[in-house]
Amino acid sequence: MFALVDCNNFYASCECLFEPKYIGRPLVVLSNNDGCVIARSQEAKALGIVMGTPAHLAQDSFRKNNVVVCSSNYTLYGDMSDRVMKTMKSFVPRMEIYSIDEAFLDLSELSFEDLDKLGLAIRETVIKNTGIPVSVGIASTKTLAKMANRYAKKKHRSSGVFYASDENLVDEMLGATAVEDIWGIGHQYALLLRKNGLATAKDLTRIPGDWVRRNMSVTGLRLWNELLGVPSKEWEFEPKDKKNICTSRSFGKLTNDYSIIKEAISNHAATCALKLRNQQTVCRFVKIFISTNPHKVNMKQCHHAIVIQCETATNSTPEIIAYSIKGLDLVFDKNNFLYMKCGVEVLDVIPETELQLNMFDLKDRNKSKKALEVMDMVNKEWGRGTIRMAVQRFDNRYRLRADFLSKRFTTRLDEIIQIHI
DNA sequence: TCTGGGGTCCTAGGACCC
DNA sequence: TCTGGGGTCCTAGGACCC
Repeated sequence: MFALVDCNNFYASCECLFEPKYIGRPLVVLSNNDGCVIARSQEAKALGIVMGTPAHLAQDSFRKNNVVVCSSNYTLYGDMSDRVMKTMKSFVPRMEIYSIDEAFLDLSELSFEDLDKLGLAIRETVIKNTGIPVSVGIASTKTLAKMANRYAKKKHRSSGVFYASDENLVDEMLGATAVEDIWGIGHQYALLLRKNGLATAKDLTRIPGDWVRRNMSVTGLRLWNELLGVPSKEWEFEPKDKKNICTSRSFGKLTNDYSIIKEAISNHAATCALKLRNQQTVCRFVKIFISTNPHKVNMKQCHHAIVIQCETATNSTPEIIAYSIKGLDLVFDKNNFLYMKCGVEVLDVIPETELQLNMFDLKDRNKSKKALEVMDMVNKEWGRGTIRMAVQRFDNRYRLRADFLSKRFTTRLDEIIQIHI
């Protein structure tokens, strides 16, 4: 048995926790750069505000409806997520964290008779410990548990728990779930299924598996099996090492200023290098890309990318920065484009231990490794960027907009919540 | 002024080898 | 008339997720 526990309107719930005056009001959280809506409170959903709405197009409607607008505060959400996960983990021997706001719990070895009650207990404890409301779906496969969770939110709002305990309940749920609401069915597959007269998850379970295999590849077939109650998605209790790591951001505004772009690229490269070191891996290739704003249809467009092979696989900040700048210099074109976004991606990531040394490599890698270890230690203790490469600068001139940022209530002493008595 | 950022997996098809 | 065939590796692109 699988339980999928999912925080309700997670980012919006986090914002309300520390500003009780927001409770009951429509609230939206915006993406990086205050670009578009990525989370909504229940009240905002009720107003019909859609995911992905560009903030600048919705400003009038926000004002008219007295909507609270927040920039995204990942420090706060990340810390709240840790707290929620810790509480959930206390109920089961094993748990798979699936995303910042949801986790699969392994119920297979529990002697708990009444899983409905377990679901309620999880919900109550999480809200008591963290203040975050969650919903619980319980079923025989991951895909069905996801669906049960969604069904709990829709049809069992007051309890917030749905346990698809027998065939009839599974059937009822499958019949009530539209194909586009199945986990793993996106826009394209939904269109295909609709075109073939399939409207609900139940319809999908009734067609032959080889049709599914032919039209939706092996991932589709796995999904089909899961709907039929045959577990086909494996547990991943330990997060796998990333195979590629990408860091990218939009600039605050369009630019063709080489020094600003170089600074941004250097910072993205440094972030990638740090992520590599955190999972004890190295990369063999570094890719940089730089692109214009595709929404500006009247401006000249480009999406330039270049992959550079490392002499020796590496996770060193200065080396990855150097490769990235080399790449940038090859594609940057000051005269023809105004750029909106750039990024660095490290490819072909392998464990540090598998590193093959290049016989022509003359660098003293042990020495630079020690220096990086010290740098990481200091940065962990004193905050990111305390020690950095000169090219990363200190003033962050490509800084993103975040005009409505809440405090980091739970991780910074100087931003802790204050109560006036 | 203003439209996110990060990932994964799978497949088709080209390049290349003998 | 007839223009090999089988295999691997790599990449681009499409699908999906939160």
